[in-house]
Amino acid sequence: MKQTISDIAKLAGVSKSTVSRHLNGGYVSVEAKERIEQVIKETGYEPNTFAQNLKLKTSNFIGVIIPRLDSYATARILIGVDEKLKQNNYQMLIANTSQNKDREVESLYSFANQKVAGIILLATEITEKHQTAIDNIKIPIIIMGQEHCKYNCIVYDDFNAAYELAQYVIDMGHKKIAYLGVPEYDVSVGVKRKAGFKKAVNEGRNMDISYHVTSFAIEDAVNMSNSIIKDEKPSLIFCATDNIALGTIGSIYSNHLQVPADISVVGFGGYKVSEIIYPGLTTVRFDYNNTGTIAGENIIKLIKGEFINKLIISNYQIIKKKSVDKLE
Amino acid sequence: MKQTISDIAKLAGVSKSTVSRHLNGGYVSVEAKERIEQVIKETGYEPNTFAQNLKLKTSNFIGVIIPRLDSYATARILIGVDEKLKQNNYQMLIANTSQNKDREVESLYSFANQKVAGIILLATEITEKHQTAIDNIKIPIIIMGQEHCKYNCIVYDDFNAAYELAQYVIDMGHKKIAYLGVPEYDVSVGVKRKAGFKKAVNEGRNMDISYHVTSFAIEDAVNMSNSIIKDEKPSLIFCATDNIALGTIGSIYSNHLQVPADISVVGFGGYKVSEIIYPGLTTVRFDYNNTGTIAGENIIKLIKGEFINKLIISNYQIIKKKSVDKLE
DNA sequence: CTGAAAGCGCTTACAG
DNA sequence: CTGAAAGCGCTTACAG
Repeated sequence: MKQTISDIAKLAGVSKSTVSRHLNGGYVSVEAKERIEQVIKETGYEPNTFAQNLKLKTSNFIGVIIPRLDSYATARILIGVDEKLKQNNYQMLIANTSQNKDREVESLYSFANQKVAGIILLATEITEKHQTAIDNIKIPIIIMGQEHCKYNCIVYDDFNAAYELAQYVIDMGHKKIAYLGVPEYDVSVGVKRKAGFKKAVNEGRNMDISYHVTSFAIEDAVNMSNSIIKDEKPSLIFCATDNIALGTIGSIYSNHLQVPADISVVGFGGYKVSEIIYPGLTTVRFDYNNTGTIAGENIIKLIKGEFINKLIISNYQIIKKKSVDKLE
Repeated sequence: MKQTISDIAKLAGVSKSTVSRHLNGGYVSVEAKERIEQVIKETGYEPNTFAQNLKLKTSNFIGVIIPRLDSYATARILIGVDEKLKQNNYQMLIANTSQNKDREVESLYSFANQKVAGIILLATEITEKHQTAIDNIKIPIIIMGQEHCKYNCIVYDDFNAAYELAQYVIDMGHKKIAYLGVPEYDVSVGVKRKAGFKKAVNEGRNMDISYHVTSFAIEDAVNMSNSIIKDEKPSLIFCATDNIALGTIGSIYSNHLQVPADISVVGFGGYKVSEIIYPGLTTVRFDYNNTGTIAGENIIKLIKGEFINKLIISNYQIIKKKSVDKLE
C-alpha cells in the first residue's frame, strides 16, 4: 500500500542507504540519482516523518504559544508565521493557553516533549517560571510582544506609538483626558503605552489627566467607561487597546452621547473592524502579519544556527479617523 | 538525559514489555505495577511519540482544515475543538488554506501523509476533487458548515434562521428590501440563507425585493452597498453575513444616511463585534464554540468506531438589536 | 503474569 | 560512490 524507502530502493535497484542519501543531499552517482527520482515520481513516495524524527531526535514542528485564539492580532500573526514555515517545510503547532499563564509554562515543556525544533511565544508576561522552563528545555525560542534581555524578542514600538498618538490628540486640543489602561504585569501594553502617553501629556500644558485600569475584556471596559463618563466627563478617552475602545464607544452611545461630538476616543492595535465602524476609530496600527513572517523567518534561522537580531522593534502607523474631534 | 522505556524497565527491575503493557493497560502484577509507577513518577518519564506512532502507524493528531484564520467564527470553532481534543489527549493540527480550494484538497492528502487519526473540514464547497481525496485517504472525517449525503456533517440551520429573521423584518414593516448575498457555490450561505429569506418574503404581501451577489470581503460589500443605496434606496438591506453587514453599515454612513433611521440592516453570524458597534446589529447567532466541541467529540468517537449522528443541525438565536427600524 | 525477539521506516558512520 | 549493519524508542504476538 504505502511505499517505504525499501520499496523505492528495490524498484530503483539500489540500497536504502543510497535512496536516503539522495533524499538528504549526499553523494549519489548521476545514474542512481535519475533512477531513484524516476521511481519516486512514479510511486509518489513520501518519507515517513515519524521514522525520520525518531532517528533524528527532532522534528519539523515549530510550536507557537498564544494567549487566545479569538484575537485579530493573534490570527494575523499566525497567518504570517504559518506562511513562512510552510515555505520552509516546517509545520506550525499551536498551543492556545486561554490567557492562563500556567498553561504557557506547561506548553513550553510539552512542546519540548514533542521535540519541536523551535518555539515562538506570544508573550504577556515573562515570569520566573517561564525563564526556568525556557532555560531548561534548550530549544530555540523567539518571544513576541514583550521585551526580555535574556532572549530574542520581536516587540512593537509601544512607547513611541503611544507618545505620538498622545501628541496628536493634544494637538487636536484635548486637555481633559481619561487614560484607560491595563494592569502593569503586561509590560508592553500596561507600562510602555502608558509611559509614552505620560511623556506627551507632561510636555503639554494645563493638562487634566486621570488614569484608570481595566482588563482586556470588552465588558469590563464598558463598565469602567460608564463610571468615567458619569464622574468626569473627559473630552477624550485614551484606550490602551482597540477592544477597550470598542467597549468605550458602546458605553458612550448607551449614555446617549455621541462620538466624537461629546467624547472623543482613541484605541490601539489597528483592528480591521476599527476601520469599519462608524465613526472610524483613531488608533495605532501594528503590522501583525509582517511581524509573524519575521518571527517565522527568524526561528528558522535560529534553528539553523544563523545570526539574527536579538531585538527587533516593529514599526507602527497612526491611523487618523473621525473618532477624535478637533477642539478650539 | 531523556529517559527511554528501557531505562524505566531497568530501574523498575522488569522488562520493557512489562512497562509497555502497564502503560497501555495490559495485565501486570500489582507489585510490578507499583514499582513501575514509582519509577515513572521519579523520573518524569514520557513515552516518545514518534516511536509510538511509527510502531502503531497512526498518531494522536487530528487535522482541522480551515478556509481562513482571521475569522471570528473559525476562531471560536477551533477553541471548542482544541479544548475537547486536549481533554482526550489528541493534538490539533491546523491547515489554513487562505480560501484556496486546491489547498483544501492538498491538505487532505498531506494530513493523510502525516497519519492524522481524524480530520475536521470547515467546508465551503465539496467538489469532486474533495470527494475523491476523502474517499482515497480513508481517514475518519467530519464536515462542518456544509451538508453532504456521503459524509458525517455538522451544519448550521441556515434555512430556518434566514426564514425566521426575514419574518421578523417583515413584521417590522419592511417591504422594500435588498438582499445582499454570496455566490451559490457555497450552499449553506449562498443557497440556504437565500432560500429561507425567499420563503418568508413569498409569504409576505406587496413585497419589493431585489437580489444582489457580493463576496465575503468587507470591501466588496461596501462597493455593492453604495450602488444599492444610490439606485434603490431600500428600507432594509438583508446581508448574508455579518461582515457584509459591517461593510453595508459603513457604506450607509459614508453616504450621510443613518442606521436605522434611513436604512435598516441585518446580518448573519453573531460576531461579538456586532454587539459592540452602535447601533447594535440585528443578526443570527450560531454557537460556534459549541459546534467545535461537538466536532471534537464526534471525531474521537468516529476514530474509536463508536456511533455518531450522521447529520447534526446546530441551533441558532435571532439577536434583535437597534439596526432594524419599526416602520408604520 | 512475564520476557526475548522482531519489526515499524528511517539515517548514518563504517568499510569497501 | 555504494551497501550492510546498527540503532532511534516503542509495541505486540509468542512462548513460557
